[in-house]
Amino acid sequence: MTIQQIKYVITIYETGQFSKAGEKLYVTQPSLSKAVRDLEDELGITIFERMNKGIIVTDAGEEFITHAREVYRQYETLYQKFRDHGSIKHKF
Amino acid sequence: MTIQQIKYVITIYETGQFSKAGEKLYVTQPSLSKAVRDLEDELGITIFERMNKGIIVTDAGEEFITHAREVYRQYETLYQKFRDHGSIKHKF
DNA sequence: TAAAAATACTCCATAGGTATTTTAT
DNA sequence: ATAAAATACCTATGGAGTATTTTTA
Repeated sequence: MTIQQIKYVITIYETGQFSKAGEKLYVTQPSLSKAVRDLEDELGITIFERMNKGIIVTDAGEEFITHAREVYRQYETLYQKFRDHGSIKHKF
Repeated sequence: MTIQQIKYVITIYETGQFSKAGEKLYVTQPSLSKAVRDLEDELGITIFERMNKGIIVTDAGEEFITHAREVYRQYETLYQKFRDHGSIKHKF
């Protein structure tokens, strides 16, 4: 479970679609698909039910995302506080 | 800045040495050395002053670690809550 | 002079891409 | 027929290791 996977899940949740999330994140849909599946396998839960158009968040997914958003928010606060405003890119 | 790098920094802080931290983390000292240097480069701060025997934490390092511990604690809480108790290993 | 960290490589696992197929309407 | 996700495959990056050098108390 990486911060990046958490960010991916949050963005998919917010956009309601893997492909829309991909546009926001500048990541292809298959890459998101694999990243989220890997996370679901690791945790042993299903976060999203994949539908023909978009997705439905499971109950476990809702609960996960609630906590994940808080972790991500804190992570971002830490990062923003210390990030170098020079050239090096944000690596998760 | 990954959760793994955060964990590495916390363990180095707690043990006072890269090599001791390596034993705890089951990671070699050179791997820790590079991981922490990469993080310091990314953030543009020095976290540890490397000494002949062990390390000294800088002021920026102290401040970073204070916040980092909180992020890590929350991350761990999330992970413990949802982790599969089956076979798949913890990936940061 | 011994310990701890840095440096220099090598290797491999995996994150991400492209192309394509599947699925459900 | 279309739009979205899954699958298959390939590639390249970087995370981790081993071996070695550097540093300074």
